[in-house]
Amino acid sequence: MATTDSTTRNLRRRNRSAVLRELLRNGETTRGQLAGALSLSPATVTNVIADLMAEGLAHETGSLPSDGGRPTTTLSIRPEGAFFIGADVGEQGVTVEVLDLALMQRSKVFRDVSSRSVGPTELSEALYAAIDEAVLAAGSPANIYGVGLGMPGIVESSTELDEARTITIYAQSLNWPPTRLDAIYGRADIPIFADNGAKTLATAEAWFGAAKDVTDGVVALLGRGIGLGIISDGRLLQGTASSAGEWGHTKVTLGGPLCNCGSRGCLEAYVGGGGIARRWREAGADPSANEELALTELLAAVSRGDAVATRVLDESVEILGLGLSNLVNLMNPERIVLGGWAGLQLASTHLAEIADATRGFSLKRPAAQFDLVPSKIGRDGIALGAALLAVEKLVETPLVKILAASE
Amino acid sequence: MATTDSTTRNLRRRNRSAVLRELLRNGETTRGQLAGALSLSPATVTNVIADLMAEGLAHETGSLPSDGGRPTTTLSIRPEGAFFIGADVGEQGVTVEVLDLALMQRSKVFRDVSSRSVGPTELSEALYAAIDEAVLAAGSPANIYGVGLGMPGIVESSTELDEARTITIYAQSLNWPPTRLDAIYGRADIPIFADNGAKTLATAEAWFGAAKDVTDGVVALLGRGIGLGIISDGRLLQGTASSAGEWGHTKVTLGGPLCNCGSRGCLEAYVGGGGIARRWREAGADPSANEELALTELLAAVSRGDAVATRVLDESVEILGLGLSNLVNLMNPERIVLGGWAGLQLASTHLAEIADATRGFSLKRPAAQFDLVPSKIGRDGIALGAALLAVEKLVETPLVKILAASE
DNA sequence: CGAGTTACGGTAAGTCGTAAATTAACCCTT
DNA sequence: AAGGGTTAATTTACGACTTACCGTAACTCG
Repeated sequence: MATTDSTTRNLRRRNRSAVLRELLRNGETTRGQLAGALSLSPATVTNVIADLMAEGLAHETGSLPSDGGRPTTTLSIRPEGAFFIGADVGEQGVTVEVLDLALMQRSKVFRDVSSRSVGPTELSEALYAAIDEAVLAAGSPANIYGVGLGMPGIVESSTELDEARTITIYAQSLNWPPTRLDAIYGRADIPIFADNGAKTLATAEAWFGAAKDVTDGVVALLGRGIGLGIISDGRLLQGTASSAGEWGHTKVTLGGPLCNCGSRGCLEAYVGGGGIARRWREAGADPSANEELALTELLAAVSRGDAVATRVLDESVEILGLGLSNLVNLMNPERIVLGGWAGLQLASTHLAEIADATRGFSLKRPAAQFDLVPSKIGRDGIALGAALLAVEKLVETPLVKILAASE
Repeated sequence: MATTDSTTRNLRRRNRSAVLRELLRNGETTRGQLAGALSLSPATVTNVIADLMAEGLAHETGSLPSDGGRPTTTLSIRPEGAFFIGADVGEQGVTVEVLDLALMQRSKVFRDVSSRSVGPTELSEALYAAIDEAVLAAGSPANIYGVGLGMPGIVESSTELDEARTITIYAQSLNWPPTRLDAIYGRADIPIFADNGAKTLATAEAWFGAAKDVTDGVVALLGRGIGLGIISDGRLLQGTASSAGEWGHTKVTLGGPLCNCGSRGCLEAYVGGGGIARRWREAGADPSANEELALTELLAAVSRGDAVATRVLDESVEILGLGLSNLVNLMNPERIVLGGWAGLQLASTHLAEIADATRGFSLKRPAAQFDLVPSKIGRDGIALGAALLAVEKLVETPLVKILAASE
């Protein structure tokens, strides 16, 4: 089946990856801590750290006070050791961020793509412009190690026999034809990565956010549409063509309203931000055309005691709970993270109700084993997670071959 | 987070595991093939094979004809190198199999547990008796390396802080209270393992059956109830308390008939073997009390053109397709395997219809990427997969510490 | 029967990780 | 202010593994 990877060569690379990943996730630490956390010997950590310092990715930042004894020197990522670009291709436009290796935001640019039916060409132009602007604002660093895109829809990654990795985007919600990633953005000097936005959000939450240290969890992205990233055994599920996690068009009922995917009874048609607004409108209300605002208005009406709004919300909570319960039974997660603008709004006012509904539909054992929390990273999560695609590449592959300088 | 495992010590163990696993899965091979398949050097393979031969797990069985040159010696598992017991705790009774290391069945015993509401104590007695009988029939081998149980319901495996692994069974369908595994079967000399039966079936299908070489797939077990094993990235999903895969009580519709889990709209209530029979009965028919026979009768009636039966079946196909489509969207499998007595019956007559229904409810891309096939292993799969739990343990941990005989 | 061919096993070299010993850096006491 | 105590980090020594290379075994073909 798979290859073994158990060669002495790969040992060093794997240890480098483990140490670097730990450094990125935990900020400042010490050699001793690393050795303990990764159950490596101090000597190995010293060696790997030396490599990383030679690569310019880490440095010693200071020392901890000691009461007798050599003080522990603290280690950190060298922020300017590498830069990454993350882009969130969203409903209203493109958000581009430049991050340094410490994963701090160096610049951020939003570019409106006004028309709802923006095509690949327009997006491509906006993306090039936004990236140029963001890079400039970040001080035009030379060592940009990759660009990551968080896209709506299915992002298929197929590795052909000739090893050329092709990424194709099937953005149904944008009415795009299948589009190759390199048609949107491609530069010879910088590798480009892409994944579905919900999955990049899940990656970000798993690195720093509400899903940190969670080995089995799901991150739901409720915006106009619905997305999902599933973390199982510490890894993001990909599936055979990396389209795993398409939760929005799973069915919560036989029949039901027509969804724009062409099917009926899709979860997204009920409890996506768009679906909630539509259902409130059909119940006789007249909310803002802006769906995010509409949800705010709905929640305000509910808190005023408005009966119609309450019914629409209760129904939403019930259906969302049903959808989540299916995930609870199937995945047995320890945590469910609710993100996206709709998810955050709902979580801020009705988190407990959603959790109760979910538990009500779930089997008892798994129902008792998860908790439901709001996203911790917020709206920059999609772009941040997209940038992490490039970071993970750097973590896995040492770019600089270290030479023994002495002798 | 996790430890790294990247020590030189573990290298040998990992290579041993890889080679042994490959041997088990592929039957007879040669050193060269192993080296190629696992991308290990010939020397490494030679060393590992020498270890395995010293452990009594492998041996040279012959040689291939060569057209000039030293003939390739063929290697095989030594069947009597180890024995394993697998048990299928099913609806009507307990099936116990004894397997040798070549994973050939050496004996098989079925023990009726007539009453439907059999408790842990009765089951335990039946299990002890059946195992004793099966071991005797297999020639009472001394080197039995483990007993695996495929159980209905949730099998929770929790590793406590003191490393004592506790397995608890929540068999709702048997109306059991939470039961600790060691209360059912426990012998000091033989380790005991357990998992949900659908998951052990999935393991068996992944090793030899319809899911061999499938890295992302789902194996559905349709019997009286419904179970599922999800294979993702080559691994069986477990979840935080190893109850992942509980598909039977995911909801296919809001409301719907009451399920014996206490909830409404569960998939199992519609298209479990029991659910289908019940729905046919409610439509006015009078099938056998034996649900397996009832399904056969239903399918016969459909082939005769019986309108009521056809409606019940069409509905079943539709709902099963809907349930499967949710898995297709979520997991993006390359293959769906249909097993269990109900699954096999349905597959034998209506496989294409089920596939069509599933594709109809799924998103277009993932719909085009899976195929639907019947289980290849058949009814012994649950017990076989259960035995594999013990086999995997042997694969992972070399029991014999090899000593350098010379010097 | 000998030459050619192929597979396997052994040997030497290089690499990596661990453990132990050593050095480095600092505090505290006298 | 000097020396002992203490802890962190590095160096050294060693063992284990993989790899590359070479020799040998075993068989076929001419």
